[in-house]
Amino acid sequence: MAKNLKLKSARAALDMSQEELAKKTGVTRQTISAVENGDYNPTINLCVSICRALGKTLDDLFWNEEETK
Amino acid sequence: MAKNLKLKSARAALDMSQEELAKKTGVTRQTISAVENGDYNPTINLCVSICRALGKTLDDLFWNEEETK
DNA sequence: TTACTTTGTCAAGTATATTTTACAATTTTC
DNA sequence: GAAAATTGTAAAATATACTTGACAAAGTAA
Repeated sequence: MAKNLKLKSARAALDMSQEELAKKTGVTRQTISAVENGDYNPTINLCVSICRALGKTLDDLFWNEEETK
Repeated sequence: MAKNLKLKSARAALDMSQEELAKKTGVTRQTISAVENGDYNPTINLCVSICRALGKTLDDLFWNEEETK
């Protein structure tokens, strides 16, 4: 799976560490790291929590228009 | 968790059965049923597959503006 | 009615998301 | 340069997404 650079840069834009985001979303820092690095396939609830913590929507962070497959 | 009526009606609008959608998304009919009924928390990859099969985006089917929490 | 399709649900199993603990590498700050 | 904070990663354990097989309830059509 590909890295999620949109997430990584949205977090950077708020000057928030992985650990801060992890606390706000109720998961572990390692989980946030794994999501950013595309190491796995998070649940929709986690994705929604991340979006709310960063002031973004699902389409902003987890939707890729190109990959039409 | 709440039922996903947006998904249910998007599927109905295409006159597609749960089984058809299941085949297109590569999961079981029971899984589609569970997602529609809010019985659990699907992965983002499954949500994206469902959106592509129905010609919708994540925000269309899996984002609720109200629940600001 | 009878046959057929669609949907809800349940129990038991498998696959994998997420946690915990831990350590090393890198970056930032002093 | 050293100290502190941030990040990548890995192994083992736990929680839960998803499958398989099956049955009943409801809807649609003959």
